[in-house]
Amino acid sequence: MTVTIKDIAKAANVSKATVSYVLNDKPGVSKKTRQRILGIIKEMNYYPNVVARGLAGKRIGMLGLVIPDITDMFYASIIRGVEQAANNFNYTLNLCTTHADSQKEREVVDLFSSGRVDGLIIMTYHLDKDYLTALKKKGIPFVFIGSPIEDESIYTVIVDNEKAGYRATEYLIKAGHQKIAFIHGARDAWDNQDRFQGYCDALINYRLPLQQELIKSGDFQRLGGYQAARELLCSALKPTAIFAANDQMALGALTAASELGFKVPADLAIIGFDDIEAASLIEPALTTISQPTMEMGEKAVELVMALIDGEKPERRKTFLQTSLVRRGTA
Amino acid sequence: MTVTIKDIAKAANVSKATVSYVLNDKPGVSKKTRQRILGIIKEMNYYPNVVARGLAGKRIGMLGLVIPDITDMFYASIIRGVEQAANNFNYTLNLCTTHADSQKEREVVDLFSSGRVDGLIIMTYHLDKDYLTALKKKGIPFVFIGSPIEDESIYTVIVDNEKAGYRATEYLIKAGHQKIAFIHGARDAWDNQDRFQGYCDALINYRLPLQQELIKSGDFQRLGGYQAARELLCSALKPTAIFAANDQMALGALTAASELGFKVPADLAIIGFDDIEAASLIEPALTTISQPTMEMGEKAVELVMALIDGEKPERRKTFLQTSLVRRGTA
DNA sequence: GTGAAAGCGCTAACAA
DNA sequence: TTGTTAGCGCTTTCAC
Repeated sequence: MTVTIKDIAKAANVSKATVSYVLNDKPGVSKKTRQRILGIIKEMNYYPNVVARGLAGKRIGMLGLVIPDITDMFYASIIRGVEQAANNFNYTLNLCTTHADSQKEREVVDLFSSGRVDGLIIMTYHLDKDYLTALKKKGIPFVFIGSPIEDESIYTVIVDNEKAGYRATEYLIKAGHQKIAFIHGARDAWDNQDRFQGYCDALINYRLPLQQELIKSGDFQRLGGYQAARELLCSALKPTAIFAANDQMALGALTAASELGFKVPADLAIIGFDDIEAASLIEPALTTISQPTMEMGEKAVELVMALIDGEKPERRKTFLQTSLVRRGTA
Repeated sequence: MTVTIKDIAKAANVSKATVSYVLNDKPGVSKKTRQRILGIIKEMNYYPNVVARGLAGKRIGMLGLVIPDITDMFYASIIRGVEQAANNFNYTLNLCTTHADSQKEREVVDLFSSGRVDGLIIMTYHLDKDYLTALKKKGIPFVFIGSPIEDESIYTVIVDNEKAGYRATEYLIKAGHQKIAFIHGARDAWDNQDRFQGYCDALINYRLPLQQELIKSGDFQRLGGYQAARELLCSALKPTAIFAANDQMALGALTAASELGFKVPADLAIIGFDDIEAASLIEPALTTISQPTMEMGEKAVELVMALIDGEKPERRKTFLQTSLVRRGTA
């Protein structure tokens, strides 16, 4: 069948231990023996069984990755970052999607508590306390990405939504806009709130009035953005710029604007958030805030790997910077 | 530390074997003992170590998934199908992206030959013979999704691109179009060729002339589609319909049409292929061919699972049907 | 119906 | 420098 360490040992006339030393680059083996064994390994096409190694040693070389939905481009690009970084550590990924199903989330905790992975990277929106407690009890290292954890003891990689919201708004202000509308996503979503906070701060900082009539809700959906924009553009207080809490809504706003005969960006500037694929496909292409998804993945991996190594990094929250992608709408 | 089967055995005053029987729903344990052990397992919060189980038994409960790029929506949705289906078998996924790097592909084969997974699902474009031979030698069950395997002995889940191309073209013909253009993707890509073949067949079947001037190349890129469409629309033989080998090119064509003042679909019908997210976001929304990504994932999982179970399904190639999504452009 | 013991392939003390 | 040996946590004959 498959060739094992025993076969190599036999073929090389050494013990399994010696082969193991060679495999793991441990000292205590003469250069000659090492070379010889290495040769035999190549020749016999031997690959150590990671499962056995995992049982005997500690590491299994696998990171668990918990995400709500893989078809969400935002998550997909983070995964790409995670994957790349994990590979650098010679790790691979065990993927688990929860589809925002808390039952599933619970299952995942159990699943991963069976020695399958060395560490966990988790992206998820709703995090009940029990989930966290269970996770902590397992003793398996984990890091959250982009989630609003109250618990200060938890390692998190997160984007500074507030700052990004501030910058987007500031950008519009500096372009000369005075009547800047904001379209909310889900009102209670933490990221939406932070973005809104940034918007408010910018207005205040630049001594612009915060007007309720310029603040609408769009629910993070395209249609919501469309409707909110329609209301805005038909109102007495016609804004000259709209900052939507995400790209989908910005896209909706764009449709509304063109239907109502507003030229973008001449009559109306629009700025979104996320930089989804469609943002650059649309005409005119959407100016938006782009999140450093690759970097988020990388940082998260670095963190778990440190935790796996038994380190206890000082900083619990890692804030990453967004960037403003200037395109055609603002 | 963590509780093992030994602890359970001790607590229940039985042997490890008995606990194992209970865990695996094997006969030979009295109802009473079974109940008692089950109780203790719950109570002590015990989860069997899959790694150890993998070593001892055969299954590790993991499927390897090899894909070029997770941020490609097409693959992402297939993954979703795979994930769901795998979960039904109590399996999880070990994700590996190759980024179309054949070096990486080779590594992946090695990686998975180390007992990490029970089976493999592979999506990739370029498949050199060596890769396949190596894979076969490993003896690990594998299934390809949507790849052009010459090797008849290999299990593949694939979409009937030719038929889909035929249907798209037929749809345009039945809508009264006579001058139907085709925009090639990568000329040598198997899926592109199949789609083109379908286009040709439909024209021939409906006794329409196959005109070289109506056949352009777009390289599967948005810009390529744009340029190809411009050429077409500025040519003497102005087509009334365009069938693009993928959505990106169709989107480019759409831009070209609107720039040149063609009303879609009144002056020009456009049909794409893939049904990417942007297809439904654009205005007018793109009529296109949608691939049964979820189903592809499911079928592939069913196949590997059968192979893992030692079955040898008769049919090597599983053809899945596409569907025409009628929207605003044709 | 239940238990003892071997072994899966590897690592890591400890000996030699 | 190399070998011996005892596990890692589980499954699975084979006995009882």
